Amino acid sequence: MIDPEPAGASEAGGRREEIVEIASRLFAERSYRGVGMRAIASAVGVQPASIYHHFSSKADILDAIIADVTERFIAAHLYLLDPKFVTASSMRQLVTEHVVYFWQHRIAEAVGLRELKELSVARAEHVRRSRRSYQDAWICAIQVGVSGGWLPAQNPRVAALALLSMINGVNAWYREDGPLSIAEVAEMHAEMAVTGLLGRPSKRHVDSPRRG
Amino acid sequence: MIDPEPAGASEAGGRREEIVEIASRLFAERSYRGVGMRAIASAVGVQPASIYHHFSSKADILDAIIADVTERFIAAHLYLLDPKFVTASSMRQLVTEHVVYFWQHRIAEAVGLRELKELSVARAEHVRRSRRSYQDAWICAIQVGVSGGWLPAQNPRVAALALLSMINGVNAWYREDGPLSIAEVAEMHAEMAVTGLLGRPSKRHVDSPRRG
DNA sequence: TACGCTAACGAACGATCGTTAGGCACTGTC
DNA sequence: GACAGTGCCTAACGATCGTTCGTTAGCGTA
Repeated sequence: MIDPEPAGASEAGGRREEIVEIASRLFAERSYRGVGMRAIASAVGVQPASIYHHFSSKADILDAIIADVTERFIAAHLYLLDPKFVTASSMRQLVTEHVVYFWQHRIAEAVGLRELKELSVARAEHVRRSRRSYQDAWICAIQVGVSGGWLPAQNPRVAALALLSMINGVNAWYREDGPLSIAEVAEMHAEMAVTGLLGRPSKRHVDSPRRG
Repeated sequence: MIDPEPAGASEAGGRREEIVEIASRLFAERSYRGVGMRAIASAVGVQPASIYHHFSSKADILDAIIADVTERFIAAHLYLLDPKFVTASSMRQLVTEHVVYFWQHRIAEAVGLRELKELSVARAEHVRRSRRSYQDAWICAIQVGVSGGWLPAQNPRVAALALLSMINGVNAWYREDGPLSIAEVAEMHAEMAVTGLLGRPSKRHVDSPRRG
């Protein structure tokens, strides 16, 4: 209640968004179970009971955090993998936008990744289904590329999952105070993914040192 | 070393190992904070108080789980990245063994990744330092390859971290009942990593669709 | 027989958990 | 000026948390 905002108003809408934002930061730092309602309340500057005027339960806050951060990106970008139109260029573009988007939403993404099991079963399943459709779209798109002869990937499924691991992993190590902007890192990953990871003829067993 | 027992005796060595094994499974499934001492005790078939004869605290169990699963692998394999002797072959071998080892120890690895912050500060720092040395060894090795002309990676640091994300991500999607053995997946990743991801001349911006 | 050790027990400790009940101050509407 | 709604409060609920207590049964050794 610092500023009921006649004009300017740094926080739009109010408490609910504030709680979501603060709780997501706390959950990302100390995990969902590691943060109590009292901790959230005191970080917001409010009594624990007051939170229940905005959310019906603690899990409801988690719902609001995870809600559609991931799904929104997927829904908005699946078209780039459409089997009928997918190209190396559209793949590169998707990788780039994926990396940038996931970094921009890194807090919610981290919570969504780590605390998926704490979500209500229905919503967790919904998120999982959404991710699965994204995965499948990648696999299918790579398969198209292989069939079309312009992607020499050896195993489309393994390649897709490796690619997704690679670009989802950026958030785990990237730091903004380093020498590279996230956009640069994103473009490097697009290059590594499409030209390198997927775009290499699979001359197998040339000199690979078989393990005993 | 599975069974030093003279006869019968279904459990080798004893309770301590049994508790570690059961607790790590529970922690991996429901998280460290999501599993109480009572749940561990009842899974072991013992009263909660009895666990304190084997461990001084709950965090002590976590210590025993994470202990040196990761570090043992790193310490045993760093030689493969020795700047003086590293080759594409040794890199391929390391990727393969990394994937297989991490899958075989997937439960402890999952707990170690997810619950690192729950560890005592000293031990957490030790684990982090160990991982960091592995990372740095990869970066350095790739740099050697680039200088030597046999690895055309664009940015050694980014490439190394992308590579590690890729191979660390396998555990998140691989399932044993699929069509591929973990060894096959491991070798595919070795191929993708060394031949594809790292081994591609960096013709940049050929036709990449710059984002607005 | 007496001692010490290990491994386990049932019961309880204080703290913290998510949540709820009931009330107070303010706001805009009729 | 009465009324409903909103936002927040204090206080407390029952449950569960990690942990500690005192005790005991069994075993090997002096």
